[in-house]
Amino acid sequence: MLHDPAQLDLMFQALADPARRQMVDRLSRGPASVSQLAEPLAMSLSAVVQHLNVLEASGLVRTEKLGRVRTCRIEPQALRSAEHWINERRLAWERRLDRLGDFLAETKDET
Amino acid sequence: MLHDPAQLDLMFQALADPARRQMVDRLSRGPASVSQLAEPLAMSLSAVVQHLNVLEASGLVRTEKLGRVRTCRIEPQALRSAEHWINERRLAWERRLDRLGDFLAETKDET
DNA sequence: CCGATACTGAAGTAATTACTTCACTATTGT
DNA sequence: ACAATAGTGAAGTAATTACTTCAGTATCGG
Repeated sequence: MLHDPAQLDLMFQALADPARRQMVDRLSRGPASVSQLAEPLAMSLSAVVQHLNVLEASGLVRTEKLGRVRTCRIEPQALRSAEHWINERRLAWERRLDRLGDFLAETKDET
Repeated sequence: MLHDPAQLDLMFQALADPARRQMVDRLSRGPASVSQLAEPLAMSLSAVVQHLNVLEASGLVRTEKLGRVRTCRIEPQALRSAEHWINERRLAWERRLDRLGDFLAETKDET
């Protein structure tokens, strides 16, 4: 379920918005309430809650409500799987280049 | 210019679409022409070209036209910087957890 | 030169997104 | 009890997105 393409879709979609990345950035420095997340952002609380719902639906952020404050924290596993998707593709490309380099070096030797 | 926030924005935006990720995936296995990229996708060539333009504007893909075929290839540096953004946030969170763990362990010792 | 191939570009459209405001429901502190 | 705080939910709207079709333009192969 970690590399579920639908989940990956939601995660990259979630990361596509600068406000949401700013929220993730804030959360990477520790848990925060909704208002704390909202504070540096030039938009209504309501808008922030909507962004937060996107982040939560993507699995990148987990939240928990105690009394009237909702505390948000990062889900590192989810970040890891987005990271992993990119990494796999990049490595595939780079391995390919290496093999190509080897091949060219070999055929050069043979001349 | 590699960690330019505007560029990062374009990259995550580009990766947010499943068709575009499929194109990146294909390119990770080697260069391809526009038609080759289009072949597995259930959409018009025109739509593929539009996606390709998004990918190119984001810096994730570089293309080069020879004669009538446009050859597309991945730009690993760009992939690396998206990867890096995620990685930094995840590590910040995990280091924080470690320090918290150390702190809790220490205060336990002191009781 | 001529038909097929490989795109390219413009226009239009339906769906989605990123907000807004406003009205509302808990909780908490005094 | 009451005011302030913290967040929720529903509309509404403007902009953007992901396509479509159609009408091109080069280039290539014979």
